[in-house]
Amino acid sequence: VTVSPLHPLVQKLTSIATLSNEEEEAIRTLPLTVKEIRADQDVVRDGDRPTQSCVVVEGFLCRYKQLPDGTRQIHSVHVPGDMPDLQSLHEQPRLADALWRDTLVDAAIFREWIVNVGAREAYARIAHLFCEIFLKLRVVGLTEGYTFQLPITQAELADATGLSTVHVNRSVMQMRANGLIRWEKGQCTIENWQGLKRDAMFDPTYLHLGASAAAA
Amino acid sequence: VTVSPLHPLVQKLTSIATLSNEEEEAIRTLPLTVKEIRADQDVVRDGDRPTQSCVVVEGFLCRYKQLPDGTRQIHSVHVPGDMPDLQSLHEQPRLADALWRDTLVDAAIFREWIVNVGAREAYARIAHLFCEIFLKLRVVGLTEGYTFQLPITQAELADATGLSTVHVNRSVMQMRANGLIRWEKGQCTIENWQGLKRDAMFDPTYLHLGASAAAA
DNA sequence: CGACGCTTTGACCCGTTTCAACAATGGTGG
DNA sequence: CCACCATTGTTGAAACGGGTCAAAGCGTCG
Repeated sequence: VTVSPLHPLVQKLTSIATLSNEEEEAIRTLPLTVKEIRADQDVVRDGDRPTQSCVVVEGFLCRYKQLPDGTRQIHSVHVPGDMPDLQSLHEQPRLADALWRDTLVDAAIFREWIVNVGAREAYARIAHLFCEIFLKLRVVGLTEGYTFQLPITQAELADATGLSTVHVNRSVMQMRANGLIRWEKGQCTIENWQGLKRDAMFDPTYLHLGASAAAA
Repeated sequence: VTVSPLHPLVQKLTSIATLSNEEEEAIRTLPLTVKEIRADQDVVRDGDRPTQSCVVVEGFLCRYKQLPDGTRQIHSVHVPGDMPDLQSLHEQPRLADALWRDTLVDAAIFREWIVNVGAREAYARIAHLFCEIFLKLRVVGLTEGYTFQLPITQAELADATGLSTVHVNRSVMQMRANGLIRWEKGQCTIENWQGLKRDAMFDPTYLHLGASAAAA
C-alpha cells in the first residue's frame, strides 16, 4: 500500500519540522536496504555496534531489556516512520559529535530508569540508583574512594524510584544493616560495591563510560 | 575548588569522546553566564522554550514531572558536567536538525514512560500507552478515524507497562466494560477518546506533534 | 482433529502504600 | 544561647493493588 519504504519517515519528519524539497529528496535517495524481519526476531542485540541505522517501514517493533532474573521490560513501541537506533549521523563537526553522543547516553539512561521503576523491586531499585549516581559522580571527579556527597532527601529518592517515602526508608535501613552503604548528613559511602552492584542487578554498560571509568 | 565552571563538562566529554585542543578550547570559550540556583528552585518549567542551554556546574539538579493527581516522578538526577536541557545546537544542516529533533522527542517519550511505570496505577498506565500509540500512528497516517491495527499481545503490553499479564487482562477488560476501547483480533478502536485521555491522565505535549496532529 | 498460543477467570499471597505518630536534626529569631 | 518551628528520618499497624499459580476457554492453523 505504501508508495515508498521511506514514506512514513518523510511524513513524520515533515510533521515535526519543515523540510525543503531538497531535503526531502535527500532522504528519499538515502542508500537503503529493505529487510524482512520475522515476528519476535531481534534486529539489534544488546552490545551490538550496528554500522547502519534502521527505519521501521511496516509493522511494529519494540526495544526491551531483560533483567538477569528474566523479567523483561519494554522501553518503547515503534511504528512505521520511527528510527529506533539513530546511530549514524555523519557530517557533523566533531564537537557536535560529542554533544550528540551525550544525548544518546542520556536517552540510554532514561531507558535504564524505565527498567528500574518498571521491573526492579524496591530494594534493588534504590541500590541501582546509588550505583548510577556513584559512577556518574566519579566520572567528573566528585568522589573520594567510595565516598561522595549525596544531598538528597529520602522523599526525593522516593520520587526518583516511584516508591513511597516510608518504604524507601525501610529499604535504605536494610541496605545499611546489610553493610552495603553508609549515609549520613548528606555524605554517602559505599561499603560494599560488589554487593551493591549485585543486589541492584547493576550493569554499568548503559552509562557508556570510558574503559577507565567503568573499571571497578 | 573547581578551576572553571565548565571543567566538569570538559571532563565528561573527554571521557566519552576524544576532544582536540581546538574543540576543548571551543567549549571553554562558549559564551557563558553563571547563575546561582536556590535549593528547590525550578530552572526550567514545563512549557518553557528556553533560548539557552544549561550546564550544571555545582550541586545536584533533577528533572521531574507532576501528574495531575499530584504525584511527582523524577526522571533523572543531574550532577556537575551534565546538560539537562541540551536544546540549542546550531550550525547543523537542516536535515540533521530534523533528525536531531526526533531524538529529542524520543527522549521525551522515554521520560514519559518513566512517569508511566513509576507513578501511574495499572489502569491509567495501560490507557496512557493506548493514547500514545494511537497518536503516533495517526501522525504517520495509519489510523482510520479511531481505529488502528494493534498487533501486540497482552503479555507484551504487560512488559511495556511493568505489570503482570493477568492484571493487564483485567484492566483491559475493565476498559472495555467502561466503553473506552474495543480491541479484537489485532484491531483496536477507541470508543471514547476523551474518556481514555482523562483516565490516562494523558497530555500529548510530550510527543511534540504539529498543531494539526495534536488536535483531537 | 489436535496442538499451540492467547485470553480469561479464580483463589491466595505479598510487597508496598497509607495513615499516624514520634524522634532527631537543623535553622531562625529573640 | 536558648526556645521554637519546620524538615527529615524512623517506626507501627492496617489496607490494598497487583503478583503468582493454576486451570479452563477459545481461535486458528497445519
